[in-house]
Amino acid sequence: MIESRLVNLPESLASRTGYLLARTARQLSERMDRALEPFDLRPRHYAVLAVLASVGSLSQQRLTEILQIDRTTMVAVVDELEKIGYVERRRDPADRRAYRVDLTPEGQAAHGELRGVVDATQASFFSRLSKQDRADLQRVLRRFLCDDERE
Amino acid sequence: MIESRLVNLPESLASRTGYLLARTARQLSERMDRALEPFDLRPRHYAVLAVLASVGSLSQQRLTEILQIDRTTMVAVVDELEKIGYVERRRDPADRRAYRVDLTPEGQAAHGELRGVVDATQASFFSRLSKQDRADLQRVLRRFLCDDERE
DNA sequence: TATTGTTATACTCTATAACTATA
DNA sequence: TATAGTTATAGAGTATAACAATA
Repeated sequence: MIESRLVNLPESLASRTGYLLARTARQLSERMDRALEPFDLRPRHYAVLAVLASVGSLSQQRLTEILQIDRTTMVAVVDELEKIGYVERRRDPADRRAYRVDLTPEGQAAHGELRGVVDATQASFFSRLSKQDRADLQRVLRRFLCDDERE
Repeated sequence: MIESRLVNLPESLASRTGYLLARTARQLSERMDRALEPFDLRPRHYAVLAVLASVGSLSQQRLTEILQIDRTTMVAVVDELEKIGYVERRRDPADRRAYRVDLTPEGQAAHGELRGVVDATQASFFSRLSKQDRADLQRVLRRFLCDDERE
């Protein structure tokens, strides 16, 4: 499926917040994929860089918990980031089963550039909304995901 | 990956509306999958039933346009709905290349029951939000997807 | 020539199971 | 026994290409 010009969504779907959410998320995902394609990365690679940049070195296990990515998938993501020199694995001296995954200087620089791309893509994607609507969306989603320990 | 108790999302991700959107959509998708599992259906099957119930008989081509599902995927979805007797294909006399896909009486009954399941699942999923927040989310997403003809 | 529906196929994503090394 | 990381593998999901029937 290519793209997404909005065809007259029937009321039975337009009135379902869940359907709107799924559909919006899918459009955004396609946009982000395209925006990161020139860098041969996917959004999940950027997410790992962003977490490491803000939290510091972490085990793969901690990364899977924070990002909700399966550990077998995380192996591949870290492999790919390591191969292009953006992260490095070092054995944790305190627990030699685990790695400490950390950004390299190249990874820090890449994160800075990619952050610009990701932010610009997101801004462009949501630009059709008013400032107030964007703020509402951010507030509601954040409250939904963060003010809560349920399930 | 199993589930999703929210682990202290770093600010660098919590402040990105796009990331929050993607993550929320993924949680909802898992919930909907589980809710429809007892019926051996996926959300896309429900979406087809809902569109047919509200719009009436449509060609597969029109269904793909409305739901943004690839036409090769739509073949399988309609196959499965036809096999369990919820829809039927009839050649369109006005264009014999196309089918008219329509709900059977069994499909109409199933749609009614499934609508209850889907609505209850969605209500439960969003129940942690205030009424106002739910209304804001619905309003913003709908405006985003529907008040617009861009891309 | 273009379009609807179909099949075959390939590619990605993700999850499961089993392994290793450490704890 | 349990956990961190890994590998192999299998199952979905989705996309591409090619085809038949029809326009």
